[in-house]
Amino acid sequence: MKNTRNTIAKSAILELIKNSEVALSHAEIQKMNQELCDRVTIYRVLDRLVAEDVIHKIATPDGTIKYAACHHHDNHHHTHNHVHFSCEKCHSVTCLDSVEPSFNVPKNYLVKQVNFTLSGLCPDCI
Amino acid sequence: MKNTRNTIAKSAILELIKNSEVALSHAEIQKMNQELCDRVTIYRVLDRLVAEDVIHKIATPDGTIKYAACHHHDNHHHTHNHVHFSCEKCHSVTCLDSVEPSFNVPKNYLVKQVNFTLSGLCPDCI
DNA sequence: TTTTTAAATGCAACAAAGTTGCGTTTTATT
DNA sequence: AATAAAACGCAACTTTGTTGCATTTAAAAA
Ligand SMILES: [Mn+2]
Ligand SMILES: [Mn+2]
Ligand SMILES: [Zn+2]
Ligand SMILES: [Zn+2]
Repeated sequence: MKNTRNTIAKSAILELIKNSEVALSHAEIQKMNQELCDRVTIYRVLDRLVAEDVIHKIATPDGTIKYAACHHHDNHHHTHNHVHFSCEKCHSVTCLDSVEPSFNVPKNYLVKQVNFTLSGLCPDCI
Repeated sequence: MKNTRNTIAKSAILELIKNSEVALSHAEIQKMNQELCDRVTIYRVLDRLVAEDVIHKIATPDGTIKYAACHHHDNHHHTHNHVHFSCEKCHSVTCLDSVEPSFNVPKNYLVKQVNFTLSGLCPDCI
């Protein structure tokens, strides 16, 4: 992988994501960031953090992309095959690391990743 | 529900979606349609077809929204809780109606819909 | 069939989201 | 301290999605 550097913007954005209970979108990060760095830099930092496997992308049912910190259970390879919950009302997106769905892998398809999202009402909105 | 009408644009767009093996995005429909109707009309027709429960939306892992025809198994209520497959290479999105995942619904959450997407390589790209 | 009414459309204008190129700044190695 | 390239800001651009409004059109009513 290409050499990456630690910058103020990168650290700040990663902290925002790590400290957040819910996954954050680019727009949300931008609002929380305001004067820290340019809009474009946020896009580039997010891409870098994803490439470095420090955060992961979550596509919500309405097509919004959100970002959440990865929880490395062991030191080596980890997957993002856990379930996410997207609240219809407050639009929060949460990782449900404990929920592990089971399914039959269809023949003729090579499954590399799974992206499971439940939607409805979160505990705060129920 | 509000009265809806059958128009040339609506019929044509629905045919495109019904005849397609894979789910289609707004952009793809627009290209296939070219001179049939305005860009904005496509957005409005898609919204209408979703509201009428004739097609359903699928959010792909990269945030693109695609549309696929609903398969009503019985005459009455039906769900969209089946799995979708998104190909990394050709970006095709397919409904895998037969795959039925099982999982434990987390406490304190009210689950209304599930959106399960597998990604990797489709049979054509394997 | 003709009239009527509201749904649907096209168009223009706008807003939001994401991308690209490039000159400048900054990180981290030498 | 000097160096190299990663990262940045900024401007310009493309793509995607939304809104208002005058006009057209589908379908119900007369
Ligand atoms: Mn997650
Ligand atoms: Mn489907
Ligand atoms: Zn909520
Ligand atoms: Zn494919």
